[in-house]
Amino acid sequence: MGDVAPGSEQTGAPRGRRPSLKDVALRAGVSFQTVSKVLRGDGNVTDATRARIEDAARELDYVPDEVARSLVERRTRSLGLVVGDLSDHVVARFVPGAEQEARRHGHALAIVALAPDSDHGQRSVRGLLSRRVDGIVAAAPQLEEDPRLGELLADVPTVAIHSISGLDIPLVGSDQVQTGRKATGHLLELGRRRVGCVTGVSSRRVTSSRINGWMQAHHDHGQVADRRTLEEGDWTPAGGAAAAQRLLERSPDLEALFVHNDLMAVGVLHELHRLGRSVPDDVAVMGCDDIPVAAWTLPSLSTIALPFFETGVAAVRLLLDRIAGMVDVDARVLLPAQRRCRISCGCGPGTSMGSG
Amino acid sequence: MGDVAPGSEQTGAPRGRRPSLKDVALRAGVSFQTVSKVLRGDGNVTDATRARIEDAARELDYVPDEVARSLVERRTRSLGLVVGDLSDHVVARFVPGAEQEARRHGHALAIVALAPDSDHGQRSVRGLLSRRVDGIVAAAPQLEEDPRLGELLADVPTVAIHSISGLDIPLVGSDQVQTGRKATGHLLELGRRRVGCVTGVSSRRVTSSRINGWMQAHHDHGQVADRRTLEEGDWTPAGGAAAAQRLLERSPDLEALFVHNDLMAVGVLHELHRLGRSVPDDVAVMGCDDIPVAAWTLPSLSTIALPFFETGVAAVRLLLDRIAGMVDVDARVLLPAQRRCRISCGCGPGTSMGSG
DNA sequence: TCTGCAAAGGCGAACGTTCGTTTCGGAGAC
DNA sequence: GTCTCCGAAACGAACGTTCGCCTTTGCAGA
Repeated sequence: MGDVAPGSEQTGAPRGRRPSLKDVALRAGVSFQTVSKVLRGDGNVTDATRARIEDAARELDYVPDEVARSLVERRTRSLGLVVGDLSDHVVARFVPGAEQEARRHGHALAIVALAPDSDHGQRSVRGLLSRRVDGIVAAAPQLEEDPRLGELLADVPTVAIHSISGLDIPLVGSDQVQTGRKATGHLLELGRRRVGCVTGVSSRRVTSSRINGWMQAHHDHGQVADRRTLEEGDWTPAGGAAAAQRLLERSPDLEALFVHNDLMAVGVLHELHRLGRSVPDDVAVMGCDDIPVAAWTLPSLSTIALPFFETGVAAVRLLLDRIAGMVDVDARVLLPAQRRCRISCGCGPGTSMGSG
Repeated sequence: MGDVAPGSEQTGAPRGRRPSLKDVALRAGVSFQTVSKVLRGDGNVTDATRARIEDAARELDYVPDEVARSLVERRTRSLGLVVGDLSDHVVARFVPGAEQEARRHGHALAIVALAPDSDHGQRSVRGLLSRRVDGIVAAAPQLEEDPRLGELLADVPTVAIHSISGLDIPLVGSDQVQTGRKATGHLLELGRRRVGCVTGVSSRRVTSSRINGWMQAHHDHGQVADRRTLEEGDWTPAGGAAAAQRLLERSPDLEALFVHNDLMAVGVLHELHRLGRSVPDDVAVMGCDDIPVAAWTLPSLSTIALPFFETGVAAVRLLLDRIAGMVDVDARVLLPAQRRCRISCGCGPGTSMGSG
């Protein structure tokens, strides 16, 4: 235990600091700019020099400093992901796709949630901006409403999975009207007469879109939807159960329910069991999302599977295209949702019947 | 639409570039270093100068460049989160706590998954290192095994929620032996004689720990666990159902099951229903995790609730302390798990009976 | 022997900060 | 009236890169 600087054999292995281009250069006997060239595969150098530089870099375990590089290149190769609530399972299932695609393109993904601060999450977004992210993916329902957040995103490339107040940006997602229409239409085709609906929270656009789909499906079958068979939930099983209870109390003759997400649908199944209504014989149920347990509820839940992962991938891809100036603010990417029939809709033997 | 540079009234509003200290300085009539001082609240300046600088900064909408700051301060105020699989619900529920705590301390959180590349995710970690994150939180079971990944983390402050091959680092988590013991013990206390176990994947430490807890609980009750009533699952409902089927075929007299996570437990409930065994009368079931649907399965699932969110918070807090040099590599943070009784364990009227 | 040219690599500047030191100017002490 | 001291602000250097231009060297051809 003397006071020998650890790890400094030969030239250039620095103490307590990561090796820089200069350290590599010193060891290879060239200027640091030449090292830079070579390491980026760019330079006109002799094979001998190249070899010496590459050896030196390897020996020192040189890793380029992205921070310094970002400063001069004026891009960070990092993207921001602004979410409303990371605990929300829709958001949580969207993240892996976004991360994978960002990584595939050599970009880092900085995730930040909008804190319900005094400033309504402006700090969160400002943090991303000061870090000079190259672009932002927004998945925060708050942004549908709060114009101050929209303003912050005005001068950084942004894409979102929902519209943003006062901002024209590229959007990615699924056609939620079709989602509602597909689910409801399936129930009506099976001959269910009165199809009620447990909705998501009413302020969200996805909710009104799915309600529209529910109404359109009725129209498609020459019926008119009865808005009294509509009951608002809060996306949770408890909210779903409560909504189902209110709904069946008011309209005991309901033969089917379209529930705006699977989590609520689980609560709905629970409540129907409690009320002694058999699923699907008395009441058929269709959910939305296709959560991992959907195939294993009692009875197993028929649902519309939404392409969360693919949406994440598409969002990042669109953002990178947007940054490259290859797409315009009015770009729209719509990903298909798929009906997955199990038991709860009562359409058959419990096999997936596909369809689009 | 002439060729007037947009947004350049008065001095200093730059075109296509964000305003820098120099721009603010120009407008306020001081040197840019003085602006730096003032904006960090640090300087000895007259009120008049301060006011001019603050006005200029506000008018230009100046946002400090974290990249440049990082370069000179040699810290990025950003943390890396290395995960194995973001789709894993354990990981997904851990992220929000980590994000919240990082944000609370003004740090960005860069999330990266370990791709099953040719290089087994070394690229992912290297990317984080080249971005000079101040520290890394690891939540990737792969790291338990792969020594090459451990090496990469050797010279950056790291904490993890599991041990890492060949690396002494601070750890955060819950006592998984106690988890298994608590769940199994509860079933044994209720008089269930033979308590089987559907385990997680056997290579994971959490699995062996919970099996140990299962055995210890038997020992606590003067019994000896029968390893033939142990069956491996894969953390999914399908795997849980299959394991339960195998288990009951081999040992039809099982009166209870301890299942290593709730997701598998959902599959187990499904399978028990299919086999015509009533829960909890014929077979009692305890899960682990407390997923959102646990309270709404049929019957509702008794489980050991793990503090995922708090683990995320604690991990980041510990990492920041570690970076500050305030804790040592042998630091351990153990967070309590809580038993939540519902119907499936058969212990009572279905109210939460707490306990720790 | 000289000219010219290409290849190899050096060099200075810039990116936007922070930090430590220097300069300036005015007020107070002698 | 000169010297000292102190507060206010300017200044220079550094962080680790990239980029474009310049210099040096070596060699072919006249």
